[in-house]
Amino acid sequence: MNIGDASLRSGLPAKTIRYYEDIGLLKPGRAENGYRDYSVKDLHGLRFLQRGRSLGFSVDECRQLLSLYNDKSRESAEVKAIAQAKLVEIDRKIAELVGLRGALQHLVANCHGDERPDCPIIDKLAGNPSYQSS
Amino acid sequence: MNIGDASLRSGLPAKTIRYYEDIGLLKPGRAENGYRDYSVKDLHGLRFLQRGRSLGFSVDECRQLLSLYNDKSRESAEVKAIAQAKLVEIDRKIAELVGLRGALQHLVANCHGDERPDCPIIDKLAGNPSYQSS
DNA sequence: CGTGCTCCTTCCAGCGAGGGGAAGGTCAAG
DNA sequence: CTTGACCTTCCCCTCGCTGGAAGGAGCACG
Repeated sequence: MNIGDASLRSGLPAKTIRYYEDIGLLKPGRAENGYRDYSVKDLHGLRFLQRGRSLGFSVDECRQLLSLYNDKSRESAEVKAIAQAKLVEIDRKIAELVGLRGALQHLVANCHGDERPDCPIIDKLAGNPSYQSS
Repeated sequence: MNIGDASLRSGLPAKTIRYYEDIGLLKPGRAENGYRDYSVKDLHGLRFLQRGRSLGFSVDECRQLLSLYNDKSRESAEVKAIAQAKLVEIDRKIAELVGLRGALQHLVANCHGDERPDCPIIDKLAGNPSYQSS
């Protein structure tokens, strides 16, 4: 499929998709007319990249995760190590998002009137119980 | 406290903290010697920024979320609207992270031997049940 | 007191990750 | 065969930092 379709289906701007090719992240085939030609597998990679980036993973982290799937020559133990390290990080991100959600819900729940409270909600946003000197 | 302490306590590089001041995100006071002086409240803001950025929110989104707390003159309804929009986005991020975690766990679980499966795990990473023409 | 050493300041430069838009080729429809 | 939508490359711009230089401030040690 052409880059326009790939863009629609992946949620990534065409510009970004071309950029990912430039930096060697995901190289599509080319049609005879020179147009980029994205396979279904390419599309899966693009969707993954869209998600990974929007979740705060760097391009290099995404590259690593993509290669877990793509690089057949990789050692099994290495795959496991990388994946498990990412699992830890993902759990941390989930916990932080849950905390953030709770704080925002609290904010919404407590500003039903015309004045919202002056409570230190940012403490919760920051996951910060209280200030203590180190 | 000085910028070095603020950096340690917030997890943000001092460079980044100065940058946030440059763009008007978080302005600390100044000591008599010209050094930046971060209050406890400033520190909470910095911690929030560290989290928000690492979770994939843009600097402008973080600015908006910070202002929910800081800007006392803001309309209550506006606060609510912004917070609720962010709640939707946060839930989406959480769901995506949970999906990603499941896929990685599957990968780890299925490569205990020397060969891991060639299953299209990237489909799950991409949240992609199957290819269907639009 | 000076001499380090560490921390702080500003400023300027560069990089990573794209985005805008020009100049031109391709394709399908009318 | 023209028109419009799509594609190509190329270059420059922006955002969000990051590194390093050049110099001031603070604190210890002789």
